[in-house]
Amino acid sequence: METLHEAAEKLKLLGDRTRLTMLTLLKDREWCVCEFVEIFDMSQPAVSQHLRKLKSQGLVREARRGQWVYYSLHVEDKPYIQAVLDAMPTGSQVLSAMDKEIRCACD
Amino acid sequence: METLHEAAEKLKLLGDRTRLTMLTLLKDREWCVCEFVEIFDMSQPAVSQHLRKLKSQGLVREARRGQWVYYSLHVEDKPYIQAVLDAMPTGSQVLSAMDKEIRCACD
DNA sequence: TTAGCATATAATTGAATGCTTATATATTAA
DNA sequence: TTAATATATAAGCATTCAATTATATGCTAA
Repeated sequence: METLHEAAEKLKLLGDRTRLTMLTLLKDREWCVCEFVEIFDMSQPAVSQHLRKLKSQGLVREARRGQWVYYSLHVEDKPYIQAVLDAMPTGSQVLSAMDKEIRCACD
Repeated sequence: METLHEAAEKLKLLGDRTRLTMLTLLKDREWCVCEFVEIFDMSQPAVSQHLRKLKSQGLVREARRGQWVYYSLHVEDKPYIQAVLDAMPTGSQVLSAMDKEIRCACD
């Protein structure tokens, strides 16, 4: 059983607007780093660092394909994280609210 | 519908070991401030400030009775917070792990 | 009213956090 | 090999945050 301390570490990651948005988008499909860079108004290293934190707590998985790195949600074994994400808006709702163009070569 | 930003604000509160423990204990019953002061290894103002944050996001409710102030959980209208707390250990598990004496005049 | 206890608020401080820019690494293609 | 693109890491900085001590407020009882 996970300790409260460990749970708090994971929840802390959800307590950031950017990371919560990333996880919400990841409900729909995997995303390439370069797509996130286009969507979020922040530098590529900032995006990369958020993803690293999510990976360090096992909330996402990373898969390199060619020069691109794709991240996918990995919360099947974390029911309460799943419950939180289920309660968030859909990925497309979030995306349309952001009103960003995504044009990467990654797809 | 709550925005991702608002949800992140609430989740940030859960992302702290002390506050997550407080909320977990509050699943069982209401607690007096003085009890929390005895349980947690921190000053009374620190406890008070954590409770104020939880109250500011509507996660707990406050009730003064005499010179004591009691806090109770208020998450019936926040299903994903409820889901998180349901996944945490029971209040008595947490309490016995803490191995603290509580002897306040508040009960 | 005064003293004593419980709680809240204010001010301060050190640590953690989220960003930035600069640089390193990895992959692809010429 | 070299250049270009994608991503990660390092270093630095500003802000946030969780604690502390000191003080204010609120209630009870003498």
